[in-house]
Amino acid sequence: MSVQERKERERADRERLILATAREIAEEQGWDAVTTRRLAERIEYSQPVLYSHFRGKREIIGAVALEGAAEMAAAVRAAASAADGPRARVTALARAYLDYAARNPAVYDAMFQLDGGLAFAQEDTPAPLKDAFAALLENLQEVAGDGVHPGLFTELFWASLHGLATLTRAGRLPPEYAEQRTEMLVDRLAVL
Amino acid sequence: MSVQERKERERADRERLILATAREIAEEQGWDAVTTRRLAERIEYSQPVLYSHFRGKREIIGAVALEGAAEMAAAVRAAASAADGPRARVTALARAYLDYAARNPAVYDAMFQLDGGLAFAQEDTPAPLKDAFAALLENLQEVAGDGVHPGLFTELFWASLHGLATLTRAGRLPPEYAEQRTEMLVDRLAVL
DNA sequence: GACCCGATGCTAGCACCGCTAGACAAGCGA
DNA sequence: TCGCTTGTCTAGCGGTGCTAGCATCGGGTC
Repeated sequence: MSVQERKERERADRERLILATAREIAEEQGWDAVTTRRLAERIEYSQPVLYSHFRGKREIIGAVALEGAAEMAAAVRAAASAADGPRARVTALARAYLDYAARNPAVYDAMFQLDGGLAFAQEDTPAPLKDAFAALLENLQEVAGDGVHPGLFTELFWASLHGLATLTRAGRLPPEYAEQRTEMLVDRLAVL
Repeated sequence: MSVQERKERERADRERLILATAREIAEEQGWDAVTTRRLAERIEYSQPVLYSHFRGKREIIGAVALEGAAEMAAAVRAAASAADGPRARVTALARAYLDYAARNPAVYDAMFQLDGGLAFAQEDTPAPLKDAFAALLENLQEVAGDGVHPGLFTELFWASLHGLATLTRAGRLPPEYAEQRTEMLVDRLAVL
């Protein structure tokens, strides 16, 4: 039996290696550079090996996206729990979100810009995605305002953060005033 | 001289045909389906003809994006000028923006999701893009609030709209509450 | 009106992409 | 040690964006 266990362990290791390498190439040179040939060469296996782990490139992107969602949820929770008072919590949350997006652009792309074949806002949405939304909801519901549906408010706040993240990253917004925009967002959207 | 003029006219016509066809295929089947072969076949010319008009596929996307920016600017101005009072103007602007994005998803993708090789937030930003931002600024500066830089406020408002547009389109936000989110956005962000 | 020549669009092909069929070898259980 | 399963590789398919070089068409000149 231990032979089989060893094989499963090695297989899991290789799967992690594939994801880590895909992420590495994507952060270095963008997702366009993550070709199955290049990825296979970097992990020192042939192309078809990738397809014994994932259905195709899309599923690799999706797997990286799930990793990212988990990381982002953790980052948001850590930042919010280290802050005192509703205002500080919301500001910390917003900064943590934008900071994660800025520091991990390729992962953020996998989550929201590219097609990873993931379901959203549905029953079969993967747990990490639901949990990332939950991390926002936990810290935003206290500033949603009276009589406002917390989920709806969280969606709006999230959309604004997402807009700031993507437009900034694409060079559509001058980066030097990012902090002012974040503060204005918190000031206006949150009911403090 | 008239011969040369005729040729130039025919050439301009064909360029318009290329863009209209690219846009058509993109709206029908997405930008991935806009291959140079398919596009060439639809306009009944061979592939290399495309390259006598545009440097490559990226430049075609960029040209469609500029068309879209002009259309969106017009839509926003029309909606805002038909409304009475600051609040109605801002609401009309937001609805017009989101409506344009929803009705022309491929064009919106060309503008913001894909790489059209365009410069943004810089001196050499193409006029239509600057003008589209100006259309937002014109109607938003009156609700930016005292002592708030109108440009910065417009950037934030735009980012929020962009976030709503992209997340809704990607199925990340349930579409049934779109109107409530829009109203909440206007209520919270605009100083009325 | 005939001819030359340049502009213009075509055929064919490059290197690369995601993905897969089928050959082959390694390593297990008997 | 043998047979077989399991897993990996080589090779290749149809597609992509893009381009070199040829052929042809048509305007300008004599």
